[in-house]
Amino acid sequence: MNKEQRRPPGRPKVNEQNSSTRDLILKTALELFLDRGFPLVSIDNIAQSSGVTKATVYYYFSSKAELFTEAIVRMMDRITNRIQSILSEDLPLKTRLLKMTHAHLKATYRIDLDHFMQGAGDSLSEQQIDRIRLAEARMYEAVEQAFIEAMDRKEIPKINPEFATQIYLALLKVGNHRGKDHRPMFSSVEETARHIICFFWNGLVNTEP
Amino acid sequence: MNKEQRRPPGRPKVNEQNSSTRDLILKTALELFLDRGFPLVSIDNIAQSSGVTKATVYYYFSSKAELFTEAIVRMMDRITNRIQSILSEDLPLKTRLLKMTHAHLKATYRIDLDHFMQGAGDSLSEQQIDRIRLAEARMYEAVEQAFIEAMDRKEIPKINPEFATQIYLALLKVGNHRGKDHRPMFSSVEETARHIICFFWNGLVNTEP
Amino acid sequence: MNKEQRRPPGRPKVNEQNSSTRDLILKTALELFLDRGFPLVSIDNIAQSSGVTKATVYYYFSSKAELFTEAIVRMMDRITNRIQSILSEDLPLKTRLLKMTHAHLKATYRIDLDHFMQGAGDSLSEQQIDRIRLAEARMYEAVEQAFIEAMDRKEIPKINPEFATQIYLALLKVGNHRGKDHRPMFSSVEETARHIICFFWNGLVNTEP
Amino acid sequence: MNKEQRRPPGRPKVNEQNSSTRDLILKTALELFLDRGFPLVSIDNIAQSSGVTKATVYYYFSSKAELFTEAIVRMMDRITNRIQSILSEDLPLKTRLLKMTHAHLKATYRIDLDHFMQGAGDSLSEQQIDRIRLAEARMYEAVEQAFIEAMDRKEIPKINPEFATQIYLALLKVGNHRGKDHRPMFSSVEETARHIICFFWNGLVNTEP
DNA sequence: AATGAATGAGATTTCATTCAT
DNA sequence: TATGAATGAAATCTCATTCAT
Repeated sequence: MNKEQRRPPGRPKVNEQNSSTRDLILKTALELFLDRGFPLVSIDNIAQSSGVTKATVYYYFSSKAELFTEAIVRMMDRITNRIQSILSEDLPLKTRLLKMTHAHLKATYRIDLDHFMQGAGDSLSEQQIDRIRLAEARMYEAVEQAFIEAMDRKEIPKINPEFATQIYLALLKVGNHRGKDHRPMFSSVEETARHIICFFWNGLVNTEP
Repeated sequence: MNKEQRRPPGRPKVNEQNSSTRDLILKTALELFLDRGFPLVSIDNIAQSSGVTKATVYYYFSSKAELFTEAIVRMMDRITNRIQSILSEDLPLKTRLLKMTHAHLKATYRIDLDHFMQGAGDSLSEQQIDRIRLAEARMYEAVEQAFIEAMDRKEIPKINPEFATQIYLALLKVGNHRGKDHRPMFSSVEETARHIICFFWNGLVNTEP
Repeated sequence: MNKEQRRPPGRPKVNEQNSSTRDLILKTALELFLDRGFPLVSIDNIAQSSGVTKATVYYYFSSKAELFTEAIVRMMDRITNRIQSILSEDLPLKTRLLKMTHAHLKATYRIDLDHFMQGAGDSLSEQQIDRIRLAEARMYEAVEQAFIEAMDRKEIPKINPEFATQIYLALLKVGNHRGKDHRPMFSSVEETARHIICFFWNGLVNTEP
Repeated sequence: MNKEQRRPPGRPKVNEQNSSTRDLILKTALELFLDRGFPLVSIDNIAQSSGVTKATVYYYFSSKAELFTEAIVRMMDRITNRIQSILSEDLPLKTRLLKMTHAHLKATYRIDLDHFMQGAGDSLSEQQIDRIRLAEARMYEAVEQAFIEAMDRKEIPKINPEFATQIYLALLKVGNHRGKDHRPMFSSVEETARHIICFFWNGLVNTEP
């Protein structure tokens, strides 16, 4: 009767600290995976960059594939959130796309999906691939939905929304292109975004294949 | 290990016989590299798929990086030739682009340049990277040149030709996109090409960023 | 990871509660060790099967070797008790052996001593090995003693009692043999026991090498 | 026309040398596996004991499981041959068994089949297990056949031959038993063999369960 | 021209063990 | 009493590369 307030047994989850190590590993891993691709990142690389040992990585993640999956899905979910947040503002579609393009060009991450899936495929389980594909689909849908609504509101003409989405994403990547001398094509991120959206919008509104 | 090489009928030309093994290896290697990317293709894979031994591969190519470089540069040169051949015909630019798009969508190879450079970078020497970058640049220039000439001929308005080229190549890739159910977005290669060029052309001719 | 421990009804006796976890671990460990042998059982396996964490196992046992030793010695002691109980009954030796054989064939545990010592040896300290060897010897002696007494009583002719014991134990193991189709050699445990004892008894009583 | 005698291309298989390395590894591996059991022998152990590198072991055997299988099956086949050779002599069964027992007790290898299968099971493929089981069955059959023929010739009474075989093999193992002081039970191999066969023969000929 | 043998370095993964709480 | 976090050492396996023939 006197044990009113029992402390849970065991070492308390040092909540911040705890999630810190796991998150640190995830963060480091994501950077490396994005930079070099799945096969060229070793667990040792991740561990060293995170300042822990290999075994610690395996304490948190059961395999390299699992760590990869978790890192990628997390990133995609974050991107999806950002996309949804921008696209749900009460502004003309063109303005929202411009904002989004602008935001994307400044971010470090790239949406080169198959880019790093290349090389990982063989190592991932069906289930892991599914998890990634699902996160990928959510990203796409966030954009696709914006086009569908804009069509409903007659803001743009009817067009295959999947096509529009893929085109838009492809153009986004162009923004990061560097020429032979490694210099960007336009002088500022703003200008690049404007050119891309201008090009995209023209293609979108004048449709008669 | 299984040497299923069928010898062509007739007396073999000695020097072609000679180059035959080398070419066979190059061809096999290219396929594998395109399919899986540099790090996931082992010399053993290439040797086995070619029906020779690892040591034979090393007889012809001094390293994996060298073999990779040679294979990629060769492919790019072939593509460059094809591009130039199509683009140098005496037809309106839009028609030539349509033909080229059509041809590209039917070909097996993809121009996902960075795609497989990803993962190879660390292993290639500066010189090898340069050779590839040069071949890549030649490919781009073939397209870029067409835009420049079209601008000179006032067929299209003035625009950053590098930008136009990258946009065009990005749109090309969209043609190969498959949705969740792994089906293409349009019912035929022809229709896909038409949509892409239509979109591209609209963006191209109405330019006021 | 899944803590499916159901608490028994009623107020738990504190000191039994105490020994409960320890015993649970010992019991689980024994099963696993018998099943897979020392090297193929990990502390994690034991912990998980017991519904506790690795650290808890280490709270009760200072090392894997110690846990192994304790589990094995316990089992042997239990077997020794059972043997002594059967062999000390007031019946002809042959009858007692038959009963014991019968009991052994129905029990799950096996007396394949070296069987699991194999693989453990390197990891055990001298002292731990001694403890096990001692328990093993006690088991043997229980049987050996029965032979010695039977010889004293002229129930069987003079014979090296150690030899007789080992022969008997070897024959016991034959009872568990399964043929190619995984079926036993005789239709019932009773029949198997009878065959074994018959064979053994014949060898025992007609001795003139 | 002048190439009457063409030497095969490539480095010739240095026939003895070649098979020497492979055989050396097999031989070393067998010793270690018999001594410590599958899980406690590392490829490094085998490589070092063979005076080659780990990679060389993998050059000849695709996996630890494969090496194990090959080594065990080889040994069993050798034993089978020896058994058949002894048992097919034109002598009374008892004499032949005595010879065989004698030979077995002097040999280093033991027929503790399940002994090392224990611990290997999880790592072997179905196919590999089958190969071993088959070799094991061949060994048993060689003995079983001798009993069947002896029964046909009325040399011994009718008895379940599988039972007889397993009993015999079990008794063989007893011959290797060492007591607490690590000394054998009898003073010489000959005497041990005589005791075992005497015991076995008595059990065999007086059968009425 | 082509090969079989051999290797060193490094990849992923497992596991007994420690320690602060 | 029981635990979550972390680790060092070792195990299995891969692969680009060399070399004598």
